[in-house]
Amino acid sequence: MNEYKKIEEKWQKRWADEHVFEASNNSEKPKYYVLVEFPYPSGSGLHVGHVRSYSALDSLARMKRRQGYNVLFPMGWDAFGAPAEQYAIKNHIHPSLAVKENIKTFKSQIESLGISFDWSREFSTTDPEYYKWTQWQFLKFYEHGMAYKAKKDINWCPNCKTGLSNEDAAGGVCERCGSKVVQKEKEQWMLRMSDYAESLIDGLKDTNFAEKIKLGQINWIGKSTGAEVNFKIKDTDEKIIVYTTRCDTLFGATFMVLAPEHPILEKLKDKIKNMDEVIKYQKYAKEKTTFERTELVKEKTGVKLEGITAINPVNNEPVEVWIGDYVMMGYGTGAIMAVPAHDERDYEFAKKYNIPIIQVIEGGDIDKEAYTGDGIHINSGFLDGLNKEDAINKMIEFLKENNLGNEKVNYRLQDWIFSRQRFWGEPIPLVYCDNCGWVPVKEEELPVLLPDVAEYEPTDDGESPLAKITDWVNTTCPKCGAHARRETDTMPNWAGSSWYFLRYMDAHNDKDFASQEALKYWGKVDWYNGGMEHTTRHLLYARFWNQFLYNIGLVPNSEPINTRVSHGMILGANNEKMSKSKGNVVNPDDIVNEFGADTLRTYEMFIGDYEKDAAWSTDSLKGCRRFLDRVIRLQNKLNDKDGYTDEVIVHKTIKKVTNDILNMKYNTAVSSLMILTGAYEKEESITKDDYKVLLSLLNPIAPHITEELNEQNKLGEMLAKMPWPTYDEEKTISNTFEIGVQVNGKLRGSIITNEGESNEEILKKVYELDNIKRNIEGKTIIKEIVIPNKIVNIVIK
RNA sequence: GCACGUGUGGCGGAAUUGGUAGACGCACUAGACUUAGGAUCUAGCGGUUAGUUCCAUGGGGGUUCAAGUCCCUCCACGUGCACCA
Repeated sequence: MNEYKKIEEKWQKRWADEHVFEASNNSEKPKYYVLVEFPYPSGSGLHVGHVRSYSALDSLARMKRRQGYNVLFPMGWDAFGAPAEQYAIKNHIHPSLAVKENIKTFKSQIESLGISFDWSREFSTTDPEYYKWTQWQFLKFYEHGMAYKAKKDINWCPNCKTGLSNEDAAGGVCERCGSKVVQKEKEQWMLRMSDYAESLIDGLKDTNFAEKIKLGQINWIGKSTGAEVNFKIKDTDEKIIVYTTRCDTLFGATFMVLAPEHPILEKLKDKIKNMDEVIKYQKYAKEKTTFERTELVKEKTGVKLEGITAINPVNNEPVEVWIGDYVMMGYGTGAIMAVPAHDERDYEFAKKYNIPIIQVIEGGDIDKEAYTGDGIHINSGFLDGLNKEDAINKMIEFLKENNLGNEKVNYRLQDWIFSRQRFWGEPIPLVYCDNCGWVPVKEEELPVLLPDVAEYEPTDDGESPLAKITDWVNTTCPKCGAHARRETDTMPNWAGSSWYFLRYMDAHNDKDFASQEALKYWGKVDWYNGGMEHTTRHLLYARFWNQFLYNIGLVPNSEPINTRVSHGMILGANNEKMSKSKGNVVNPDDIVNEFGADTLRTYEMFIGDYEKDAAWSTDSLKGCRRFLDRVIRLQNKLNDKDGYTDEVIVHKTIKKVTNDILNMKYNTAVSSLMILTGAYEKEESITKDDYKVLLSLLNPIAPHITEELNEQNKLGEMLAKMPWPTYDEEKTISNTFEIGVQVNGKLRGSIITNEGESNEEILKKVYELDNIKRNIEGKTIIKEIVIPNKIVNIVIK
């Protein structure tokens, strides 16, 4: 065991024994809530990527504590989900056992890094004491009509045998196993997340997320403003409602396209002459996965509904009606008006099936392609002569007045499919009674525990493994006492992580998910770090969940998080994502054992821009170890003097490190400490104050070795409890400057100037430089630019 | 296709927001100390030149006394969303 490791274990124990990092729920100090995403404790153990974000936020938490804040910096485990279940299936043991083991490993790994987590608030989403409240909150959704069961064509993973949310099936493949997702009709519990679309956009203004994170949220919600237009079907009472963002082109609508599964087809089936063909096409479309349907390269297909004609509401012209799989039932109304002259997709379709194309906006060459730009409207009756924006407004007025349609906002965000056909998740706490229908489990009966069995295989018919456990399924109705059956679906992995940050505020409360006092005291998460891959979905789910709790009066803020940051990945030395198969995985344990946790932490802070990916380099890591060794050696040159040997560099460094930690510029914080160390090395000897301030500033990054050096040299109390150094702005500025001297913008020399020196004095020095004399010889000086403390530029001709 | 990012030495990356480009570290070279060094110290380290000479921040153009930084344009790479009507 290396010397570093011994020291590290000593201090880890000391901090724990003295409860140094435990936050208080009633403190006079201002609060500060620092949060890192809790990990999924996988079997492969901690990744060096975890170390990066934990170290980074640890340095923030440690600094904030020393600046006088009551800091909450908790850690827990997001442990429901497929991997633990897969492991359980294979080995016929309960997933909770595997989870327990993995948590143990993860925790000891994190502890060996000396991260200042408040372990007194630790929990796992799989603890019954925790998921009781996840279930309780689900019942709140249910009580408020926000949870409902619906038969839906859902994304189905035939390999995992489970339903997936749209989010989990992005790209048409199962996020977990990569299998092709197919459509399957199933009853699913849904949360009315789409009701919150507008408020999820709106709430972003109350956050301090990075612009690109806000944008990710906005794009995912996918708001679009347009209009719904009613098209009557000739010789029937039926109408088809379409959604369009370009109602100004209505005069150019020559056909309509319905999604193949559009419900109106059923109503019109007697009138459709080619129903055989239609049914055949519907089958064809259904067999395809969403992914194949949305493949861009694919040629458009469709079937004309023979015998059906719609009427264009603005000019009463007949309009052909088609079905085509390029129209999705899940967006808008599942029907579009097609304007081939001004929409690329409609253009392609019209060309293929020889449907008339009418240009209604000037511009482009519609013999070749659709024109989608702005322009003057033509062939458009009362819109003629208007541009796009005016035409849209006028058309909406017209539609409203004539009862033909309305303005309409649409969102891509859909309701959250909340059912999973899995064993290892929170059971949905409802029972079905033949008399009473769905009935919530009584609050005092929560949590609905997962049964203790040994078979976890999902069934082929799409039921949860829980369905086979009849002892568990059979129960009595909480309302009427008759025989009833438990819901066997469980919640998605995202459920437990949607509110865990609230639980940390009052982690062991058995009366409530957290007391109102605790929720009020801690308020929002001040600083939340996580991976870029979670910035859209997890954040959206958590915000939705919290907004709902806010609306029913259970939490004090509608937005739960103030600042959100995300770290870049640590890649393998070959610049590729670390993976076992590529053999480029670095195990943090090995690094801690060989070089020490402080070295690893310092290196990962120094590795580069925190938000960007960075490749691992053991050579650079060694450089950081060398740096710490140099800091250790400095203790041999302490003298008996007081104060700082060089005030300017010390105050500058305090300022730099303080601001850099706040601004996530950890790499330059480390670099400025290296510079300070280098400056000390050049001195004959340094004072204890010099040394102490270096250790003090380095402490949030390399906490163990700095504590040890501080103690051994009797510099003062434990650094973790020592107030953070402050700087004096005036003392950060030196009173002499070496500034560059340019001639016509080209550097020709440099001079030393003093603070407050006049331009005349400066220029006098400039013209004494040989190289300046040489360069201006025989030329006319046009201008002399003197920027004090920065630069001099002589313009000549 | 749309949106957002990013392009700086051999490498990771700095640059007080328009003011001496390459901080800091790695790698490398030479030297010192040494039985030895993969320890430590000292010096050097973008290219080029006789030269503090000239050229250099993806390419081209522009604004300015001054551009890595601002504007226009093109190129390359990355990420997200994707037939969104």
